[in-house]
Amino acid sequence: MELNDLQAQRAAKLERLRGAGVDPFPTRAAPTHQVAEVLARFDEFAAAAMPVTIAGRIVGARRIMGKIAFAHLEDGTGTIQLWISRADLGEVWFERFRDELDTFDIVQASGALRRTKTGEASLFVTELTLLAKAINPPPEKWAGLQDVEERHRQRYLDLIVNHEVREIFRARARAITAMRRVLDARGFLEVETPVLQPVYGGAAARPFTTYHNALGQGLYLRIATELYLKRLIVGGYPGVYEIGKNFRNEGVDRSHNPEFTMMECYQAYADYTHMMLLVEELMREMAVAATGAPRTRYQGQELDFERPWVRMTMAEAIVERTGIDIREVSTLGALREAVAAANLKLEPKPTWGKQVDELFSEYVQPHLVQPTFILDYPVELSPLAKRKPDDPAFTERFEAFVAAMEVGNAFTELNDPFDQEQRFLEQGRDFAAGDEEAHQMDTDFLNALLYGMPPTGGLGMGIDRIMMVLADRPNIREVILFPHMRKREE
RNA sequence: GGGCCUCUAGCUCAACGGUAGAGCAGUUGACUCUUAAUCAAUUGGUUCAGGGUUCGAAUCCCUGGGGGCCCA
Repeated sequence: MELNDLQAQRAAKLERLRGAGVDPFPTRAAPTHQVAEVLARFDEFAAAAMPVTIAGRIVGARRIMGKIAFAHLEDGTGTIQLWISRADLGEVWFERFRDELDTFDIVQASGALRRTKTGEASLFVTELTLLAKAINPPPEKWAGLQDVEERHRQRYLDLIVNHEVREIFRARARAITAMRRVLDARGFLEVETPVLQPVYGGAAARPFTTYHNALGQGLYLRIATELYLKRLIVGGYPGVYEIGKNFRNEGVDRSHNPEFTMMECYQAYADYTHMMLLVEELMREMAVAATGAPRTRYQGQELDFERPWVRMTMAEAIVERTGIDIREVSTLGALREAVAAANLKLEPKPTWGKQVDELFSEYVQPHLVQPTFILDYPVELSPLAKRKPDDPAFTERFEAFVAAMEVGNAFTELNDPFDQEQRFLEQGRDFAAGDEEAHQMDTDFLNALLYGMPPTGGLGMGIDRIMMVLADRPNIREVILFPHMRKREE
């Protein structure tokens, strides 16, 4: 390891401590309390002269003034001031604190609780030991660590110094716990399905590929859990869900990370209208768990997660924003003429369905700030969703939008194996025509459907994007602990 | 994939064609109630990398790399 000057100074201190018989990385710690508890019961403990031992990181500057010194110790539950005097601690450890310990070192401190002259709750230290020497120095005392790249590459440091970042991931955990609580209460069974899949499916995306050496077999990292979860509905579970990582071999931007966390759930004998109710309940409970309230702010706009959400069909939404009725222009040519006649700027797409999707994304989605369901997508865009009984060109599918981001996607699941086979074949033609996101044929999934899958409602929700909204962060990297970063030259 | 911006000490930032600097951190010293402690002194640089222009480049140009924003 090559050490810079500041690291070398700290390493030299470490060696001096070793030379004096002090283990800079002892095996065990023995705190009796956490800082949060000490602070919560400070006056009680102080009155009882309760001996307290805490363990944590020295943060902020050490303030050394001759024969006494001050420092702050932080243990992940809170921060408390240490009052250190030569008289109480003894000459040897007082001088070690002054000469060999640094900000960021991890220590254990014992003593009694008292307030200082200025009233600050403090631990008056009678015993101090080193638990782990920090060789890396802290960033700037007030500005802290600002550089976004360094914050993400060294998330550990980001978490040490930026406590609001710690809170984001606590809120994330609370939201996911709330999600599980809702699903468990409704009788869904939490399951785990393969990440390594011989056939990928369940979404329109390009996969990562890998290889199993012993089997001599190529495999894909899953892009969705859908087709395995539906096999479990065939298997007889009335409801299943999975929360886990999906992997999509696509670009990285502020709302896309190549690996991301998705919840998918499937409920037998339900349809997409049930899934809308479920989304409303899940989002409300997640908002409350993460932020404390069902109304939150995202980038200056208030979002209201109380039901009911706005519902409109995709066709209605597009008419409202563009004047074009996709139910009446049902060929690619007619649609393009209508777009041209309406003077709309739109990138040309190869199929009617993709063109509709483009029109929607460009002219409708940016307006979907308040929680909104968009219903009834074209069948071309929805190879796993059941057709509408009264309009087979469209499917019983909705997407959930919040803050102009898609956060959920749900269908009444296609359970007709013959229709499903035809959809796969159409996808195969699209793939041959150059659509790299087209669905693969999955004969084992078709075999499962041939045993009969009950009418089923299914739902997927993107947890990272939901957390962007709930944590009020416009970049997905701020809500993923270790976001994907390009490898840096060594 | 395209456009724009950006990369300087451990960190936060100056210097914008003419001696690479400040603050914080660090180091040395003083100091028994500080809390952005104070006071005095002080160390620290492959200016992302490589090439070019120039008497002279952190600065201008080119290529490459990392990051950010916008667009696709």
